[in-house]
Amino acid sequence: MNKESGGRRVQATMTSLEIVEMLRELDGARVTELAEALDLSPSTVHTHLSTLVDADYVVKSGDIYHLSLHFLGLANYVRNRRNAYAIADSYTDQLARETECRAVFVVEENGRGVYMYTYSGKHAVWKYSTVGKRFHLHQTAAGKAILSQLPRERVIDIVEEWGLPAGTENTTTDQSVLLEELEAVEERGVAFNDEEQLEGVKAVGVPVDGSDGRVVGAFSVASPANRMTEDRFKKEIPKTLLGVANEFELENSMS
Amino acid sequence: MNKESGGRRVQATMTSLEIVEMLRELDGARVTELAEALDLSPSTVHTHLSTLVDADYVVKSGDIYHLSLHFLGLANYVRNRRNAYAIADSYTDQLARETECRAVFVVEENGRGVYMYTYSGKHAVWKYSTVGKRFHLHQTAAGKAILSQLPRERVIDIVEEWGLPAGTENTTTDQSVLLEELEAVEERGVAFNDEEQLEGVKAVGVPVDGSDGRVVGAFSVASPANRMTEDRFKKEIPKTLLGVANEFELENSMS
DNA sequence: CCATATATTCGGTAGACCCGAACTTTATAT
DNA sequence: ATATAAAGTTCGGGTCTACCGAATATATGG
Repeated sequence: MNKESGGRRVQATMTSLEIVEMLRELDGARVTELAEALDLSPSTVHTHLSTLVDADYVVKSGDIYHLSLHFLGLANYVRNRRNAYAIADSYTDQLARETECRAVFVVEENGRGVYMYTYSGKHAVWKYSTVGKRFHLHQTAAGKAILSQLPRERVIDIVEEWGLPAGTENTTTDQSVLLEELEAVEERGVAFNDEEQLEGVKAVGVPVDGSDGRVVGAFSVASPANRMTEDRFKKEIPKTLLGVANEFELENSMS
Repeated sequence: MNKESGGRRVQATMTSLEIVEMLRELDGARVTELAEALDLSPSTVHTHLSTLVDADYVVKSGDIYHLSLHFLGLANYVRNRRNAYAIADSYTDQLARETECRAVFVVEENGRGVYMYTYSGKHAVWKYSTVGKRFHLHQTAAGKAILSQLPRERVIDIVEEWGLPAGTENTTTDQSVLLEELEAVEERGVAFNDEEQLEGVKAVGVPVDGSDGRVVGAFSVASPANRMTEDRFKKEIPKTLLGVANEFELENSMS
């Protein structure tokens, strides 16, 4: 009874949101383009666009329509909705600086991971490019860190909903193996990703809990495998991460 | 022919978007709450919410509905849509560190300013709280910096659309005075805000132009008036800002 | 200046949105 | 435990509207 269960939907809203997504995908578009891409009449698209422009979700320059900066405000809201999310930002940055690796803070939503903050140690090239992107929890260090803190029945629900697709040949694709791994993660307090999501990328993750004991998210630090010595991977980075997680939980508990 | 001109709108989309805005305003809500707040029947609200949940714009936990992290992805897209926006981030951060003040990067959309990045020099308290917020261009240093780079007829259009409301008794509320001021700003390359938006807050702003010569946005640095000496306000901060704007334009032109 | 393509407006109808009522579930109090 | 209430959810039906297609306006290039 999970996905798209029974009830009714508002067709017009779905159309408008499809236009929004298509505007992102096409990086701005004209009426006709959208009409063709979505198999709608231009007049229909035009009416939807006018509505979205009025509501400030879309801007029109010439005949090209683009998503507006209104989404910045909405994103800012969802990011700061929980105090824990707000303070995670600077810790992620700190992690990236200390380790000189890519550091991220991720949370779980609907059984999947979402990148909330991403910082790179050195050059800020693809600094923000993955913010908001979703990923499979079982493929990453941060994801497994989060899973380790969830009730096992919830983990099983998530596996049933999203499956255990492989990212590389190292990905854990068996449920019982995953569950055993999560026990180990819970024990250690640290999760590892040994080229399980992407070839050549290793990562370490730690969960962070709220004052109610429930997991809020996870930090992780990733690096190209060839720049990551075994000692750094298994000792040094985990230690840094656990330290930051502790600081975070302390600050978070004081509010 | 500007605001809500003639044409038709999609009523259902407007309703869905009102629900989205209301979810932000109420910081999450139940069906009945929304129905009362928007004067709709609970069944109608329920159908809209189901649609939004399916589309991943809203999440449901228990009987409470919240905006989802999907907006992070959309915001990330609009932020990185223009390369200039993407690289402005680290310069804003740098400004905040160098000046130990609050530094922001803003752009213009539909005749108003939008905060795109905001950093505080010291403690990260309300670090992100204004991202995405809109403001009147004539009341701020960054806003006037942007206006100074726009064709004067465009400025007049903007004034006609949004007026010149006062934020404090120092706000420029007369169009011809504003236009004169913009000439001075263009000459100097720097704009000042002498407690014109908020009592007790001074700021300095500089515009940044794209390689096509059109303004992309503006940086500004703000500080409590009593911590800002005349020399810092009129000399030191402007110099820092102009330097950063130059670096920015250089990097931006190489892509 | 004409030809072409696209944006926008507008009439009419098929169909969907909205309400209200019935039903289900969850919470509270006796 | 049971009753009572309140909220969430489903579903039928009527009205309104979202959609299309054609006509008109606007922009582009030959």
